[in-house]
Amino acid sequence: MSNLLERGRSHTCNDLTGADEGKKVVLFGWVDSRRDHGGCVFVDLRDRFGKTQVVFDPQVEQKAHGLAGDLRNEYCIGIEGVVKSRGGNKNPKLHTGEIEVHATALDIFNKSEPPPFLIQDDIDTNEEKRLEFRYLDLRRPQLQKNFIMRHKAAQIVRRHLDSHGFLEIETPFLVKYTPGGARNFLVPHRVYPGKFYALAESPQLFKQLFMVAGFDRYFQIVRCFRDEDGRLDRQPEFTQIDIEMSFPTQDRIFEIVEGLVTTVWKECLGVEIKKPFARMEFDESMRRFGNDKPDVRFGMEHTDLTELVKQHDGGGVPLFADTVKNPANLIKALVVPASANLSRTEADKLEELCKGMGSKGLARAKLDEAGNWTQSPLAKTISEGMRSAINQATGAKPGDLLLFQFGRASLVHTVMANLRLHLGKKLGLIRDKEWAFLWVVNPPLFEYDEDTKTWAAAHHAFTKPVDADLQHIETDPGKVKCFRYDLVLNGFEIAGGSVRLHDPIVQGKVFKALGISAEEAQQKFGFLLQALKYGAPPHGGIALGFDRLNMLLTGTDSLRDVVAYPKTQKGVDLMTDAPNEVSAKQLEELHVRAIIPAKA
RNA sequence: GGGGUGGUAGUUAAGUUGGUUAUAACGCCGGCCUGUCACGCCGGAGGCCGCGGGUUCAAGUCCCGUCCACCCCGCCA
Repeated sequence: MSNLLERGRSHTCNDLTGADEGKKVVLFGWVDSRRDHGGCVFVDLRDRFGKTQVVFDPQVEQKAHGLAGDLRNEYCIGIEGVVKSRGGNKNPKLHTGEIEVHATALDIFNKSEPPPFLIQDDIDTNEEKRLEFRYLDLRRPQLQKNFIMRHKAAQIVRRHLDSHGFLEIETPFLVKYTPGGARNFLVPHRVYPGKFYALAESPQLFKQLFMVAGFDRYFQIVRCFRDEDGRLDRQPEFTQIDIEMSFPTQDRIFEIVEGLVTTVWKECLGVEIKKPFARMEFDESMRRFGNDKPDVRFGMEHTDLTELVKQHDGGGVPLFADTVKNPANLIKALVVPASANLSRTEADKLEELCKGMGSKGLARAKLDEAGNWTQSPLAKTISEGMRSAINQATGAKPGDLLLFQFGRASLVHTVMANLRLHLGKKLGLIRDKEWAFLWVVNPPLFEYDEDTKTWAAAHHAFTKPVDADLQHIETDPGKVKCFRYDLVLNGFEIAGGSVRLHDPIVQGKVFKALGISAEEAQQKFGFLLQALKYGAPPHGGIALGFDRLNMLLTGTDSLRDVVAYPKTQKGVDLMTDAPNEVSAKQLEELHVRAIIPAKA
């Protein structure tokens, strides 16, 4: 060993250019590839900054060349050498391609077993292996780029919010369990038998109390915990940019967030996003797209046929006639253009997709040259009047295929929203270079729960209702809209928030509509209700999903590519094997007994 | 909890209507090679075909169950 570690590196593997010719340098890194010519040995040395070609030439240094023969991929080494121009033999693929380093010394810091997969981008490796050897996966340049970008975004967020007067203050993770919302992870307490903390699913109530405290503007880049099943864009622990401000209007909050997001996009990607962002009413989003996070980068919108079918008194289609008898039901259609040229088999596959989401099937009708319906059981009985009315309402043209869903509104929306997305991707309709930011605003304050036959808070119980709708709160709660908003980007919900209720009288009405008694409210949210009595300022805020933001920013198609140590869909960490069993003694200390369900 | 897709060498994949010794590429090991840059050439090793049952003369292939991963529904105020 020539003690290179003590001397320290002089440059990173992305630094050296023709201007450095003749310099004696020390580089540290990993062997990215080795090309042994028996005489010269070439090594591409990699660190997180880039790569540099190192040449071991026996005529330059016999000893180093001898050692270099033992090098293998992913050995961690240090080299000392002299920078030489490559003259006409440059490597345009490398930033350091003008030069190479002729090694005069080599230290092997650590050997490496052959890695289970190649440390290269664009290598398709199975997800399980990647997660098991996460530290090797993270060594790949693309993932390193993602986390460098994530770091940069976090710094921009801090700087931007700081410059707008927001204070970064931390809130507890170990909190009181409050009902409603996501399932919580629970933490048993050693000192208090039978009592538990919950891991915070968000700092929601604490940030509101900051406003009562007079901090005026707060933010935090904060971890949140929710015990729910995973998705492409959902992890059990995830990071929010949490924001709350006093004396807001909805527009003021939007301005802050738009400023923040456009700054991030500009500084991270060099992309100029137009402000203000587009806005859409929640109801309109549901009607046109079937969900509250529409990807508006393509058309293929839904047509709601419920009223039309009612007007035609079922139009000779018994299934439709039955559907519209129930006011909670819906009939929707979308048009697959003739150009898609969907085969019978492909349409059958779509039907299977629908069934997988709980739908009974997928009614279809193809338009012939005259606009008549073919290849459809609906065609046999439908009245000519309703058929042409549907053709007109949907804009369907000869050769187009109509797809229908009918039944319970929530199911129809879900199925049709996913069907639209599926077709959009499959048919290549999505304009994938576009950044489609969209505010979805004014959803209903309450949602009717079909199972329990009660009204529930659609967001949380502390969202401010639209003043003009307050008159309906007792008679028709479903009509009451509220100051809640989601920011949607390319079909992903990247932020959600609301203007809060700070008026105890209106708060009482909301609780009443939710069927929550004063005692119950006191027991569950007492500390917040109490706080609101001490001159709580009008306040409101928002939380941005920092992981999702990064997923879109880096153009990756999974949250796992921007979370350093992600968990599987079922919440397992394949690298550490968490969660794991603990000893009987530990359980006893926590006053907890494990009940393992018997396997059939 | 439900639907779908996948699981074959270290990795990525191929494997026909069930039929001899399960292929290939990369990686790995050995040898050769002084200008490669995903070096090249020659040779070699490497397999519980996820796991368990079943059908069959015969199963990677067919059937049933089960586990794991991914995508979706439910769930995510």
